[in-house]
Amino acid sequence: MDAQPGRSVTSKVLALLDAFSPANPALTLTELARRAELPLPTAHRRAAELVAWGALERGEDGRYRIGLRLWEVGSLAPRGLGLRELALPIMEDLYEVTHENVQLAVRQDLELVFIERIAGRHAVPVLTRVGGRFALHATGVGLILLAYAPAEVQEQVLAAPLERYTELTITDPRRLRRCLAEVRRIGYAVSDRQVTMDALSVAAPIRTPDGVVAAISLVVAHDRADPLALAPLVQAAGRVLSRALSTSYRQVAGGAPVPSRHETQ
Amino acid sequence: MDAQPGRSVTSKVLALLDAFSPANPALTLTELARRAELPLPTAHRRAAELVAWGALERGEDGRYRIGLRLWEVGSLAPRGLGLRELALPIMEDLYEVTHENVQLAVRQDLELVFIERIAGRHAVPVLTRVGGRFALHATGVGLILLAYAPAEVQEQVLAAPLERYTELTITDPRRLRRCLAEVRRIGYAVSDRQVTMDALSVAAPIRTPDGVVAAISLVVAHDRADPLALAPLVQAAGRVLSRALSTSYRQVAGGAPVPSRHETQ
DNA sequence: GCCCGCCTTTCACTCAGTGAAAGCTGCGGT
DNA sequence: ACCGCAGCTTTCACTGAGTGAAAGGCGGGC
Repeated sequence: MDAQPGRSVTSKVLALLDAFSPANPALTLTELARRAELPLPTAHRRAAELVAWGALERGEDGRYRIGLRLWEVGSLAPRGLGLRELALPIMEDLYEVTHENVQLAVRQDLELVFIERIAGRHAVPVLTRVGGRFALHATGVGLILLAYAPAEVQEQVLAAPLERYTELTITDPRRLRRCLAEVRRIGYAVSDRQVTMDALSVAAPIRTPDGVVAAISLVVAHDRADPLALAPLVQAAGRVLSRALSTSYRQVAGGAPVPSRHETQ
Repeated sequence: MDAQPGRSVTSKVLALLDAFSPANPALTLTELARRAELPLPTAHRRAAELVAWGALERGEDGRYRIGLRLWEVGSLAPRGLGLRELALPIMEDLYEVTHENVQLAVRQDLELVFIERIAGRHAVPVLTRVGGRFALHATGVGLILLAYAPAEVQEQVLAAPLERYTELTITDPRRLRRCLAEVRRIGYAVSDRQVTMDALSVAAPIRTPDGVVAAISLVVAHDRADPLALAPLVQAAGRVLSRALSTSYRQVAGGAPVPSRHETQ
């Protein structure tokens, strides 16, 4: 055992799961082993156990995929499907009123994760995927989640290079800091063409006694957008959801997971 | 090591995940250890690793919950969110036409798992949960999935006692066998008050070249139901989805040459 | 046929994992 | 304040589950 002495079996199992991504949802054993940085026989044995349990499935082509059993267990995540179940009716109301894209996201470490999305058929196309990640500094939901995140999270984001998506993306830490202060002051966030040049989003926080745990937003075509008119709608939806969460949903009251180190991802 | 000699570390990690259920989405360490049948220190150590990775989260109350990271990975399951993404527009169409509950399910072992549900506000209440399981022999989707399941699956279900939910639930194996033959003959399934005494469901299969991989259904109040009128609608939705699935399935599952970007993400 | 890439199995070694036991920590009762 | 208890965390010496190099299939292209 000289490859990675000190590496636990559990970490290897988790590395196998980590090997899958939206871009690569199906992997051969060799790909799996390479991505998990494991010797092939090791990957083979651990993967076989995962298949036996249902965490992975193996197709007739020999490729491994994430198994339904893992999806089932994952659906028990309070911040995942649990949050979605509560939010969906409210999101649908918002959609009925506006017929625009509605998005729901939470923060995970230094990024955001989309929990649900209602994509209006006639609304501007959005490239987000449920279960997908995105940077915190560009989208409306991201600005909300960042503005109300613990100070150390903000510092870590501000310290790292801010990726540019369009010419309007805020990449200057000082400007971003002022922007976040403004978000906190007015209680909603506007991201105007900071992700794509055709879209604008307006987002509001969702609060529990523990603080801001999620964000909801509308994404609209920038040329027919009126942020000042949309903001009250989104904020109202955020408040309704905040109340629903606080009363019936203590379970989200997990400690805010603060990344001590960004080692796992 | 005398407790369970021969038990792999991986199986212990998976047992920890298995300990969670819709009824128990938050567990203390002691509960977790008991449910996973692990000594407390062992559960403690494995759980700590799972928390570090994000598979579990630990609240301020000390309880463990399924973590968002696991939900993210689970969302990559082709038969989970992948299927849902394809099915949702079609399910919405079916809802628009009928304003009744629409359900989508797949078979997992000897039970079914609900992948998605559109619950009409004015429709009859359904007690199903996305990510939840149910027996195969009672619901409309269950009868479809069972009717087209491999023979050995059918035999196992027929051999076990069939749980009774209402006085109309089919619990006689011979009657169930005839019912399944009828389902295969007509190409759709009707479950009339076999789960609750107020509801009836009509279901149709979703096929790929590999066979029936999912089922879609409408659940309506039994007293305003007309199965013969609903069946063509549900079957049409099933066929549309079958076609959508067959084309995209080849890209994900098959070895078909797709514009290949062998890039590591 | 022969090679090549990919998957599976074997085998002897060893360190990651183990659990009993001891040590915390916080809380409710008196 | 003190005790007792329940739940959590850490320690420590032992050991078998896990290991990877190597060898053995297997199939498909040339």
